[in-house]
Amino acid sequence: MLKDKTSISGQPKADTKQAIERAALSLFAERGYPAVSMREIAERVGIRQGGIYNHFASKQALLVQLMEGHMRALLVALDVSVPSGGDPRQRLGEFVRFHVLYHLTQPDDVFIAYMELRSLEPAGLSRLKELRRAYEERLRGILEAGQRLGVFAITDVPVQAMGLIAMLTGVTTWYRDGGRLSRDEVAEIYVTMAMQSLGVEETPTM
Amino acid sequence: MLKDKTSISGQPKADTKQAIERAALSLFAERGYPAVSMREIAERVGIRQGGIYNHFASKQALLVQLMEGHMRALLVALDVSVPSGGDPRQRLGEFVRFHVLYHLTQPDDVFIAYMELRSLEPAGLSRLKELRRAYEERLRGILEAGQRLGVFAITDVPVQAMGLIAMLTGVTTWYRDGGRLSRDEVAEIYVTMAMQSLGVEETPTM
Amino acid sequence: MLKDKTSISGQPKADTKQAIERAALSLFAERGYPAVSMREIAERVGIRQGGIYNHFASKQALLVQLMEGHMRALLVALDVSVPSGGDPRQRLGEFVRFHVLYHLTQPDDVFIAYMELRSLEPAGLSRLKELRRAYEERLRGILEAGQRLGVFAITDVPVQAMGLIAMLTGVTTWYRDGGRLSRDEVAEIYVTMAMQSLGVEETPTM
Amino acid sequence: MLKDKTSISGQPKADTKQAIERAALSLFAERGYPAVSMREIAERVGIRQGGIYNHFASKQALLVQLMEGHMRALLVALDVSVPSGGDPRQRLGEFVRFHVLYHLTQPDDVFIAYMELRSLEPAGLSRLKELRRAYEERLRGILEAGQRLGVFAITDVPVQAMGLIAMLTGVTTWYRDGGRLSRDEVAEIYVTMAMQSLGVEETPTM
DNA sequence: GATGAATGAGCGTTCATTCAT
DNA sequence: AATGAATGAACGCTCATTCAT
Repeated sequence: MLKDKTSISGQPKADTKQAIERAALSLFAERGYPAVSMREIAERVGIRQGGIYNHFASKQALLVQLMEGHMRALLVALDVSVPSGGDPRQRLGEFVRFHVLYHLTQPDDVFIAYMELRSLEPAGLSRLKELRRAYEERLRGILEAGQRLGVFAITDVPVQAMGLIAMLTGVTTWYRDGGRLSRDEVAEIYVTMAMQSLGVEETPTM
Repeated sequence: MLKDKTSISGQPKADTKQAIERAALSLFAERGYPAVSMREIAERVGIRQGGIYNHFASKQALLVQLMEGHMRALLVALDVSVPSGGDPRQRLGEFVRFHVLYHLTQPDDVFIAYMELRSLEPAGLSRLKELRRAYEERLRGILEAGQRLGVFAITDVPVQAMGLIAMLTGVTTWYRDGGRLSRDEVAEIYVTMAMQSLGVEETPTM
Repeated sequence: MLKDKTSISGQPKADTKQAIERAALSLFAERGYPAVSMREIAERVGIRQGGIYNHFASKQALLVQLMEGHMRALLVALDVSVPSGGDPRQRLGEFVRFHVLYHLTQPDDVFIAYMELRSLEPAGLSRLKELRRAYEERLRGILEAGQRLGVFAITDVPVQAMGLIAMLTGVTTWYRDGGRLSRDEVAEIYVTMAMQSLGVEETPTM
Repeated sequence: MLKDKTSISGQPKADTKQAIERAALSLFAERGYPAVSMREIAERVGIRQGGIYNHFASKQALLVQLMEGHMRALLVALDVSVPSGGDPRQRLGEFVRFHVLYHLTQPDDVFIAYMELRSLEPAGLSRLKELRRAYEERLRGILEAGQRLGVFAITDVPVQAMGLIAMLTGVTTWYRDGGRLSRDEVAEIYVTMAMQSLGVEETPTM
């Protein structure tokens, strides 16, 4: 089974649809969904305005596709990077590392998924909220497990979870590649901050 | 003869300009600057579209006024709530409390000031960036003081400052009045989280 | 009887009305009536938009006042410069000199009176057309007199009259003060051209 | 298979772009560029306002296209009607006839090209001025040739050229088809006037 | 006489979308 | 699949005008 649309003849089919998604992703992230026109997206792809409608039913459908695609990929990647079970401290470290690095790797997807919820019409909105909830649930699960085992000092799990996610996500607002710190160094700083915020003093060896 | 239009009853004359600012503030915060039309703002104020231009030269000027006004007020309020000098741990607590409560009190101003930077044209942008920098500088000053005195365990002051601000600001993304926790309780939770993230175990009595 | 509005106290009253006329005249001439806004006129005068309406009932009334005032002044000046009676060749020379010099002296009035007829609403238009006709009639009278006396070679008086006026008026499209020729020199060139176009070879001494 | 959209019947497909140009031409000529709205142009064409922008980038671009198109066509037609070389008196006659008849045939193009220079933004203005200069240059060439040969009595070639053009162009301000004189008769009157104004008494047989 | 604020209409332009080709 | 042309609605903004102060 072939992953892409390469035909047997080996002639690669112009994958306009993906090009549209890439263009829209970067433009939406940069300037926001309402500020981006279909014409701009088309121009970046190298087609005309109307051509987009051969691939997406509407601008809204394009947004939903981007957000839903991102969230599903994020959940899959999370489940790979942070398998269930094991020491909550280790799992928290993995979660923090995953979250920070994923956010630094795919900042556009992440930013859109958080910011453009308000641009969603009701149908798409409820699907997206559910996916976001599922992601946050993974962190709440880790915090609860650590609380049950007495390894985390947590005043309030839901608040702490939201606070942690906000803190971690904030990395995207200031980190720039090529600066003083590498992505991995930043991730480790955030791991330390997260651990400290939960009162963890020594992380078990991994 | 009174200079301003305040009548003897103290009832100020209908101040259209302020009403426009209030309407624009809430609409921009809710749906974003590009998604809000001058017509909508005018409608909410109860005037016609063109009337706005008696008070603001352009939609952009209105945005700049909102953002700059907010940032200047924020800096003044910060200097009142967190005077310079004193124990850095105490000042950090004051900063966190101030930041969280201010953000919960004026969530719209705060949100716009962070989110709509991308909607600013160059002239306004540079003024706003300077104001933001000045605010962040206050926190960096506290962290550096604590680091010098050895009361904070800080890997990297600028990163820690940005991480803290992002964490604190994140409170606006989930807190809703009337929920399980009061604003003050949430502020104290954030103070504790911030202290822990800096390795502070006991706060000095204030 | 005092000509201006200087009061007995000697305090000169700000003659806003005339200032408005002057500003409107130059702006209408430069860019055309529809392209000029009441705000621009007011700005040039140093008052606010609404202030104009203390002096003129409407933008249209302002235009009519300018055009009618100009045409009446033009007719008066013509009758002074080119009195009736006398040799048609001499009177033609006087007419040409008057027309060219008046057009070079008051190019804005002249231009508006010809160009902005189309901006007039019916009431003003018929009054202005009558005034224009009266002016052209003066030239036709001269041409007819010369034709009767056999001193002008004219194929068709009305055509010749319109052609002459168009030729003379055209001086405004190219003449600039400070150039190679003085106004008087240009006027004499036009006199010669006009004479030649009527087959006059020697002008009687004046 | 045919390259263009001309069907076998020869009936060309409804050419909206040309229809827009025609509508704009007549409206601009009638009321002036600033007084005409895109809505009016579209209405006359039978499309909606926005549809114009499929053919012209802006109202200004539409004006430039009209003016530039006219001037280029005028120059081509002139070079056909008045070939270089030959007796300057004959060429002058041809020029006058051409100018008058072209102006009576295409009065709208002509009027716009002279009147709406002030509505042009700088880029278009300089292109148009160059085209106008090229046209006037043709007449100056004829006058200079006649002056050199001693067949024209000219005080000043540039002034005479501008004066002649103004006189000839003025025909559009009064001539109406169906009046007492045919276009050709009017043209011959202007030829005679032009010749007389240059002191030419007998035109060589052509 | 002048102002500041308002209005209703209209401006040039752009928008997302449709559809015959 | 893509285009060119169209649409109807909306955009930010300016217009001439009015009027209470």
